[in-house]
Amino acid sequence: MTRKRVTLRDVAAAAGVHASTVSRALDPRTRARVNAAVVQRVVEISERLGYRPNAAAYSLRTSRSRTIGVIVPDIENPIFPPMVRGVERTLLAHGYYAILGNTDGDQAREHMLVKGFTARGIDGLVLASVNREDRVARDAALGGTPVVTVNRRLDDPTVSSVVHMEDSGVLRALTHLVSLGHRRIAVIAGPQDTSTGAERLESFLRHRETLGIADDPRLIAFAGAYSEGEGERCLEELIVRRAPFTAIFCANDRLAIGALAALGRRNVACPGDVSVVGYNDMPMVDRIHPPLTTVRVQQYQMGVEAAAILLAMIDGAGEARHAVLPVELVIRGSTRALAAAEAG
Amino acid sequence: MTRKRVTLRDVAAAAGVHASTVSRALDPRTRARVNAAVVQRVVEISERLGYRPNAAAYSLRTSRSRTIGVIVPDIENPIFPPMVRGVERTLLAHGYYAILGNTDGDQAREHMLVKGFTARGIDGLVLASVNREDRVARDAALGGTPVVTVNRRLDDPTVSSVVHMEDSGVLRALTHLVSLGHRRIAVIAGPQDTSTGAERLESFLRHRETLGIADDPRLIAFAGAYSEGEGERCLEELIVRRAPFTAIFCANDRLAIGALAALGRRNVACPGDVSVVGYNDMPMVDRIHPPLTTVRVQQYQMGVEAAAILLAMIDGAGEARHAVLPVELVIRGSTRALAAAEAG
DNA sequence: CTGTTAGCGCTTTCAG
DNA sequence: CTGAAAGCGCTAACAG
Repeated sequence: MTRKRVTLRDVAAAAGVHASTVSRALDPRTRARVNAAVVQRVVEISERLGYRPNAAAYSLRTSRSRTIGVIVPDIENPIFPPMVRGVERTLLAHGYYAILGNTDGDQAREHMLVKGFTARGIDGLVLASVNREDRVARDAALGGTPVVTVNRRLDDPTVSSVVHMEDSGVLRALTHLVSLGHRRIAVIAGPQDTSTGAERLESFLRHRETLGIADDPRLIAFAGAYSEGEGERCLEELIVRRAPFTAIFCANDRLAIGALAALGRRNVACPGDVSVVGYNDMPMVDRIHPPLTTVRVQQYQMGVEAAAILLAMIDGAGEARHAVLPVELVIRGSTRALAAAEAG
Repeated sequence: MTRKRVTLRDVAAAAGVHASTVSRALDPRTRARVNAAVVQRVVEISERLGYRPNAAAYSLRTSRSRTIGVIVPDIENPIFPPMVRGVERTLLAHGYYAILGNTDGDQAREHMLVKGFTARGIDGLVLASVNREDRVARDAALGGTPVVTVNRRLDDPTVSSVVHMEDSGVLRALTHLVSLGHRRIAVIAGPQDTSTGAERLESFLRHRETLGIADDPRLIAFAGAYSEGEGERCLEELIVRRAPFTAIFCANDRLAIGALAALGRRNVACPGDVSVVGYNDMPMVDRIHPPLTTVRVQQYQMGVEAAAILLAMIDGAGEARHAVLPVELVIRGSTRALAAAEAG
């Protein structure tokens, strides 16, 4: 039952040629150098015998594994599966496979994973949601492993990345709120050691004056993590400060969901009393109550681009590359126009 | 910069011993056979040199890769990430890595993936959501690859599986509805070529009489897939048939979400006019409107168990093993008691 | 165009 | 307890 694996040698013997000829005949890159008739016979026989090249031998010999490591903080966080899917599909189309790791946002764990992956000779690394100064990512890149970060980027432009046009997203969200009459807009900012957290806040601050948004430090709360729990906590913090606001701009959807939950608990109606905007348009936020107005990013496409960049780097494109994808605003039920009387 | 990888030989040379001694000293299983002092020196030097064993060489030599393939229909379907996470974490604790593939429910794709994974010498396979007769799974298992299916199982008990107590889940859901006064309960059944679809329907039919639920074939609709779209379609089908019902039992949450959407479009209130029960308790269904009453399954734990079974099989536990996990009912806002006047 | 040779880095007999 | 030797299956020079 456990029929022995058929090797190159077996095919060679059956075809009456040498193993190296079989190797050449089966590799599209070297096939041209072999007699066409031989190629045909070899291909046929290898198929009949059910020959499957041994990846370990290939890898040992060439020190390429056709495997790339994909590291996310937590695949259970709904923003990652589409990205992973984009990576996986693109990779597969090129004969590469994805090996997956979760860090739980822990750098030590990330370090271990990268070490483990490197030991098994991965050809490259896709790192989702690194921090702005991510030693692990930097070291891997410095060590010669092709690396591309996705969703966020390092401050160091040496490492390839795929991210979104943060400024454009923030501007759209704010313009929307302002057009609805909101001026006292609170912000739940993301962790400032992440590129997204820092850039989104920076954009808010930059556009605040231009758009006529109230400049009040009491309206800015800082989340320590992109979690529902932090969203709730920040909302409480904003309320305790007693600076009135009619809308909240959240640095991501999970913070927004937390804020919504806390609002509900305090019997503050959304969008009746306060409008809420999220960021990411992660799955299901169109089905929650109220359906969330948010900035849509291209999770899947990010994965596709990341894989493409990685593949190019593996094929020797030395330079780091950076892709920046456009975003769009998705208006749903969590934002509404201020009645004239309410306008402040 | 691209410092050459340090090999066993390098460590051996530095330690003044033979490579095979280093190999023995570094392997916990054979370490006992080496002089303690030598072990210590070797370990120390290998650490100082930053020695990382070459996985390809190990794999070529032993034909074990410490890698297992995890195949899901679509990682973007929210029920899979927790399961994948459970597998990954358990595997990692044992020095194994997970390589991920998506099939989109396509058997041909599944076949390709399994072939690809097998070629790279995976030590085992976790297959999520196979059909009852899944050739690919059967063939892989027959071919000697340790296989465990998760979430669903084959009709063939030869292949290990981790599933839930379907009958218990269905009974809880129905008992809940009946206790609320519902007797005319419609069913949106899952695909019957899946174990979950078939078993949940079978349980419904079995308990229907005992519980005093109306026996009316017009109240059963069959979904062709576990998708929101099919949920919507089935709901329309049920309505068109003009057989009244006060509650709907859906074979999974996505069908329920679709049903909810279709209900909303027709201005039928849930739970006001009709109660809805889902199945799985997938992430976010507690935040939708109305929060979904559903049967909670242990996605994460399934992954953990699957990995454990697989590891045991790899270590030579010949027999197939089957784990069946308990479920619980989570009552939320989508179900409510029938007023006495409404009771049919 | 094809065969020969060597060796990737590791584990595992087999001697000693 | 340790060294020597062989070889897993493959590719990449190098001859011919």
